[in-house]
Amino acid sequence: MDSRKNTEMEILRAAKKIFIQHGYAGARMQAIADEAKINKAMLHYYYRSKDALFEKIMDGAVDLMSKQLLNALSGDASVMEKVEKMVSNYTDTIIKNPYIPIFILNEIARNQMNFQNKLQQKLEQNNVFQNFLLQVLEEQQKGILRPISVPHFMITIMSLIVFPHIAKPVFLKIFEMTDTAYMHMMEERKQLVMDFLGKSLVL
Amino acid sequence: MDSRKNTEMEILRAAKKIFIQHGYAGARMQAIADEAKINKAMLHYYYRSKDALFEKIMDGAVDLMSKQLLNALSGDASVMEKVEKMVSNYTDTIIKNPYIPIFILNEIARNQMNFQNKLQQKLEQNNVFQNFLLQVLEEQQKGILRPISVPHFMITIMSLIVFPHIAKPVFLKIFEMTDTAYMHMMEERKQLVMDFLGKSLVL
DNA sequence: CAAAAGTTTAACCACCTGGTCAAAATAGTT
DNA sequence: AACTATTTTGACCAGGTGGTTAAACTTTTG
Repeated sequence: MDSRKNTEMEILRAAKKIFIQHGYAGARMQAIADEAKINKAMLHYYYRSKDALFEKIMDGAVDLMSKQLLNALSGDASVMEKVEKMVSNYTDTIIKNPYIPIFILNEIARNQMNFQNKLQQKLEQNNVFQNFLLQVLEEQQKGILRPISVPHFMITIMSLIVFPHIAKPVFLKIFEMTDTAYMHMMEERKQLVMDFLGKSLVL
Repeated sequence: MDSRKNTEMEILRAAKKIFIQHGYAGARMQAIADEAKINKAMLHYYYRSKDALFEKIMDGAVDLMSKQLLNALSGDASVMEKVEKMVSNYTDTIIKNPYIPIFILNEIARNQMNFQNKLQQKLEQNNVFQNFLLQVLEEQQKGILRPISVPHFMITIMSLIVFPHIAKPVFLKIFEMTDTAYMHMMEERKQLVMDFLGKSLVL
């Protein structure tokens, strides 16, 4: 029983690694099996198909990211306090799980409808996200936040959080940085992004 | 002679479409041939291999983007004037060529070293980019710009420009927008981003 | 301990893939 | 019109791919 769990987890770890490197279409079941040090037929025994395996990992990513989002945005804090929590949570989560942005973007390209449905589903499980959007509007009406359309508001925040991770190899090269220095900069960025947003979004 | 050019271009158009939809590994030469309404062997006659075809398109993307960048950043204008030009140029270019961010990100995942080398090569063809980075430092020392590290400075700007295009399907769903409305918002964003950057980066 | 249940294996499969190649077709030149 | 050059075609290829299957092996159960 314990051994089964270990085998399942090992397959997931290996699959995640290979899918990250090669994308869904480029990932080979044999390569995943090799990485997990198992026989390829076992992939099908445990996860039935390549697609099922990928979906499992994808579900994990969407789950984790939406949880972080909803966790940050729920409760009675002010909008900017929630945004700060969101910046911090997302940055930490991505640093610990660097595969996630890449996965999500590949999935967007590969199977847009599927991803959209997954995401929508997660956001609709409760009213947290909708309430947050309404709260943004409310604080704009109260003169706390600048009257920027809500999509612009959210897109700006997400841009600043996520893109630096996605484009990491580009920036590593352009600025001739080490991986360590870049990750250090991502930590700094938590504060920097809040500073930026404070100046840009708050009246 | 004219006919040869047309066939080449038609193959490129078709290949771009299929590579966008499916990525490098998922794209099928037969599908490209079908899209171009030609015999599959012709792909090899004109472009020799799948890889060569992909590289051709990739080179075009890197070329176009680096040209836009260098064009915006060259000359005697102030940093923020150059940034404004960059925001505008990049936004227009991506709107006209929406495949580019997706391509570049796929290439980063697929073949990071190759991409980095291509980019480095383009940026090193002249001193424009380096001069711009020095100019940022200079204006910071003069008290015109806030003293933010140059990588943070550039990452912030690129994040605001590029990410909204990459994550378009996500935002389309979250905010239940039409494609047209989103593209309209991207136009608005030129001015909005400059507004944000003005508030945050300028003293 | 034997039987049942669960896991792993290696061989196999139909189909797909990027690419090859010689012949046919078309275009260009004299 | 004949010849040459270029383009297009369709058949073919070796190797790869995700998946299947029955047998062997291991673990669990009573």
